[in-house]
Amino acid sequence: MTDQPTRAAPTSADVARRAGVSRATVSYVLNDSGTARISDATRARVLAAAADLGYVPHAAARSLRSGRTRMVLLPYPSTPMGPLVYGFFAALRHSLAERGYAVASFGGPHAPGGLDTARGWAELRPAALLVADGAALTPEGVDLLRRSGVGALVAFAPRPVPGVHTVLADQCRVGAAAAGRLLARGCRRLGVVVPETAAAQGLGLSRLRGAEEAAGARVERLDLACTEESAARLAARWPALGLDGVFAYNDEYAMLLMRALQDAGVDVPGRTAVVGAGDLLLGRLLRPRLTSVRIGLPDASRLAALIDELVADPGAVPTVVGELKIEVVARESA
Amino acid sequence: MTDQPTRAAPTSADVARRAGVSRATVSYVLNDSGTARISDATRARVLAAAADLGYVPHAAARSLRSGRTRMVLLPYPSTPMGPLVYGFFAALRHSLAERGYAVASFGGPHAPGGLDTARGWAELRPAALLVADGAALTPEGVDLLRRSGVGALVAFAPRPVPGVHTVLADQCRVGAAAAGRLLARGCRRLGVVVPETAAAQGLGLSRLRGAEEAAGARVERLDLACTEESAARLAARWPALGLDGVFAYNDEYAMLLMRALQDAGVDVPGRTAVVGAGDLLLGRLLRPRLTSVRIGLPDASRLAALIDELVADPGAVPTVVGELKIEVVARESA
DNA sequence: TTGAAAGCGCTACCAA
DNA sequence: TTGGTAGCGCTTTCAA
Repeated sequence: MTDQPTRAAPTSADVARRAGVSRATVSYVLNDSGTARISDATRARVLAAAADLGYVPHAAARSLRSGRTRMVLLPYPSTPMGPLVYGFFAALRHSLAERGYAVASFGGPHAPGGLDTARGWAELRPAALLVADGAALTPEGVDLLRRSGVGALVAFAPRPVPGVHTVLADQCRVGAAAAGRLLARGCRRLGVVVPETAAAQGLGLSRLRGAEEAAGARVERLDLACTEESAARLAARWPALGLDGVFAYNDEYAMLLMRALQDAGVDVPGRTAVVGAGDLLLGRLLRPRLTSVRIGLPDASRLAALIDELVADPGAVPTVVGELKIEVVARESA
Repeated sequence: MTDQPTRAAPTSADVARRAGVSRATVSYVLNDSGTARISDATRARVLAAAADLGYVPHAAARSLRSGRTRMVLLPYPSTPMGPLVYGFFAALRHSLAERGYAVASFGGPHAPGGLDTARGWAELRPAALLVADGAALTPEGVDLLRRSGVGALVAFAPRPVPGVHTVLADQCRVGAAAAGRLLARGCRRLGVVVPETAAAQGLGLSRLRGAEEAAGARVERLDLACTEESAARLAARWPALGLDGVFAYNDEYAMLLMRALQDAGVDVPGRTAVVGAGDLLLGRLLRPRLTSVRIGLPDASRLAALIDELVADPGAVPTVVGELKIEVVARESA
C-alpha cells in the first residue's frame, strides 16, 4: 500500500463547493441544460472546478435519477461468433453510437435466454436489448424484460417471438440452400458436417435439419472437430461413405475438409462436391474455389434506426422486422 | 389479486407491501444476508411476492448504494480483433464470470485511450478495467480512472505504463521475429505487408518497424488491402520489387498474398519466402504450409486471478505482470 | 426477528 | 440567473 491518502472520487457537491455555487448549477452547466441559462462567468468557474478536481459523473446515479439509460444491450450469442457476426456487431455499435447510444456486450457461460439470463439483462435497465439467440427467449423472460422498462426488444430467431420485434433468421434455410445446390448438380448422397464443439453444435444441427428437409433421407450426418486429425479421420472413411456431395457447415470447416479430402486423393468436385457457408474471402482463395451459402445480415444502420424509434415509442406492436438473405454463391467446388 | 400490477417495474417497496413486511426485510431475504436472521415463513412470503410481481432489482440503485460494482470493463480495442484476441476475450469472460464478475465490453468510435474515453470508462465505476490498447493511455487518464475508484487497472502495452499493471505486448517483436526467420533463411531483400485498412494500420506499422529494426534498410513496405484485386496488383509488381522474403502481417493476409503470388507464377518459398502471424489453423492447411509467428497471450485464468487480487487490494504497486510469448513456427513457406 | 430511517450521487421542479 | 430540495431504488446501521 502506498501512504497516499486514497482520495474518494469527487462528487458534484465537491465541484459546487469549489466553484462557490449550488449543486443544481453544476448540473445545469455540465449537462448544458437548455432550461436554465447560466452566466458565462459562472459556467467558466464550474468548468474550471470540475477540471481541477478531475470530476467524473457517476453513471449509476444519473440513470437512477433520470430513470432512463442510453444503453443498448447486445449480449454475446452462445454460439461462437464468426467474422460475419463480429462485423455486423461492430457496424451496429458504430451506428448506435452515432445516435448517442452506448452498446454494451455482456456474456457469461449462463444458460442462454433462460429466465435467469433475462433477469440479469433486466437488472441493467437497458433502453434496448438485441438478442442474437432469440429462440431461447421464454414468454416469462419477455414479460420480465418488458416490465423492467426495456423499450426496444429485438431478436434474431427462426420464427416470430411473441412480444418481440423479430428478425427472421432460420439457420435451416442455410442447410436447405446448400442441399438444394448439391441436388441441382446431380448429387445423390449428401453429407452434412456438424461441428463437435458444443457451442457450435446447435447451429450445426439446425443447418443439418434444413438439409434433411430439402433432401429427404439421402443425408448423412458427419461429426467433425476443428482439427486436422479429425478431418483426416473423416477423409479416410470417405470411400466407405459413398457421398458425392457435402455441406461442410461453414467456409472454415469446408477449407479443413477439402484439404483433408484432397490429401486423401478424393477429387473435389469431381468425386465429391463441397459447399461452405458464410462466403468469406478465404473461399475465393481456395482451389477449387469454394461454393458457399451467402448469409446476408440486415443493414446495421437501418436496424439502429429501428431501435431508436422503438426506444422513443415503446408501445409499438411487435412485428417481423427483417429476414436473413440466403443465397448460394456458385463457384468451382460444387 | 385485488389490483392489476402497474406497468412500471416493481420496486422492493412493492414487494415489501405485498408481503406485508418492510423493505429492509425484503433486502435481507433477497440478498441472503447473513447479518439478519429471517423466519422461514417471512422468507417464503417475500420470495413469493417477488416472484408474483416479477421483481427485478435495479442494478444502478444497488451499486450506487453499495458503492462498489462487480463489473470488469473490457473495451473493444481500436484494432479489429482476430480469432486470437477474440478467443482470449472469451476465455477471460469465462474465468472472470467464475469469480463472480460481469464482464462488459463497450466500444464506440471514440478516440481510443484519450481523456474522453477514459472519462467514459470512469463514469461506469467498474471494479476493474482491462485495456487492450494501453499505449494510448495518458497519465491524466490513468489518474482519472484511479481516482474514480477503479481497483484493478491492467493494460496491454509495448512498454510499462506508469500507474498501470502492464502486460508487455510489443508488436515490434512480431515483426522482428518474422524478419529474423527470413534473414536466417538467407533472404536479402524483405517485404513487409501493412494493411490499408485504417483500423489495422497501427498494428501493421508496429510490426513493420520491428522488422526494420531487425533487418536494417533491406525492408520494403508493401501496402495491401484485404481484397483479391489488391493482392493481384501487388503480385504483378513482384518481379520489379526483387524481394526474396515477405512478412505478410498475419496469416490471413499471408494466405491472400501467397495465392496471388502463386497465381502470378512466383514460386513460394523457392523464389520468395512468406511468413504469417497468429499461427491459425488455416496456415497448416495451405500448401506450402505457412510459417507463422505464434503470439502467445497470457493465461486467461491467471489474469482473472490477478484482477481479483487487485480488486481486493487496490493499493498494490503497479508492475509488469506478463509478456507476450513470441516464437516462430517454422513450416514450409519460409 | 423485524422496522425505521439515513443516505449513495444525481437531476429537475419550483422559488427567489 | 441561481439555490433549495425532493426523491430515483437500494443497503445497512441502529432500535424496538
